[in-house]
Amino acid sequence: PTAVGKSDLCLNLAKKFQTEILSCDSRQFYQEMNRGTAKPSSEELAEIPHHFINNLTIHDSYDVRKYEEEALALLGQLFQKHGVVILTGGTGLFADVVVNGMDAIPEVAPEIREEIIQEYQSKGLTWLQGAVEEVDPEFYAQVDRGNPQRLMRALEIWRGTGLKFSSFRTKKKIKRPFEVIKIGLDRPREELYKRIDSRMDQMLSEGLFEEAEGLFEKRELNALQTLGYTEIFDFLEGKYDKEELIRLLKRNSRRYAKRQLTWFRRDPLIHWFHPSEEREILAFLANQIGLNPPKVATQL
RNA sequence: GGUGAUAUAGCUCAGUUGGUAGAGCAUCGGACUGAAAAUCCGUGAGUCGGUGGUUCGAGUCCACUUAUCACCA
Repeated sequence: PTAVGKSDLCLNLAKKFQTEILSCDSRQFYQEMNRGTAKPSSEELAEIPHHFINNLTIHDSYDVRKYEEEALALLGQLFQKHGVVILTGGTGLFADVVVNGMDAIPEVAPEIREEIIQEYQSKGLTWLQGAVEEVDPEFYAQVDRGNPQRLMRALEIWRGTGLKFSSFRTKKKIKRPFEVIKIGLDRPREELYKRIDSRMDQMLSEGLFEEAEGLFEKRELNALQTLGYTEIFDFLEGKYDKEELIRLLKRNSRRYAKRQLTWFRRDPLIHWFHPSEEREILAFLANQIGLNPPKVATQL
């Protein structure tokens, strides 16, 4: 989860293994978003090569599939130089796609999605539900019906391909040409929340508010539909006062961490550690990879 | 010391003419296949400050009591 202490640990691991880091954090991609995304510092970035940080502009349109392609291509190169590469970040879906792949679903013209969004906004959720039920009853039976994004996705596939969204969803895992060892980091809830709260204070004192203010005109962009930024945009529109703003920033960050944990907890292959257990993590990794554990451990 | 007010869910409070309790916030759990820091679904909990009384029945009325706050000395 966010603020648990991923960056520090991964930096140390990367040094031990003399390798590079791939980020799978869907907001650290963007060059314009710095204060609110907890990117590694420029010193840290200089120390160890990081990928997928500052690789996009907020004006770029990007999605998981593109990330999958780029990450796999990059991994192909990195594995020629390194035996081990570190992938780290809190965007569960993106990490999952690198590890397990994703069903091949044809690309759909962006105009179709635009059109569906417009239609949904004027006709409402009931219309959307009816439309999906009609074209893809199998998917409709499984989907969370209150979730417009899911419903619109199914509809855009239907309109773009003439085939049911459910017909593409095999959920088969793709075998990658590398092995994956999953490490999960967690802390007692109270401890995590304290870190989240104080990190938000720190972000604000380092200029998050000013950064968001500067991006206000562009707030409709997808990249800026982001925790930490949207709350400030709403404040700037006069929806609440400063005290409430800070309360919401912290609360929503806590909720985000909870959602992340829900996502990761369901993966039985994750080995969980407290971030302070660096020695144990190294020993565990060395053992999994087949190195001599004591040798690695003594280098601490 | 005197007078008055308040005491109900973790917090702020509501509770109509007495029929064993609710709302917001917080919390907690879950979903997730091309928007994912997004989007959505669900949730528990209170010996109504304490004791006694009136009543078929009291958070609601009465007495005493404890705590807090305000004002007056």
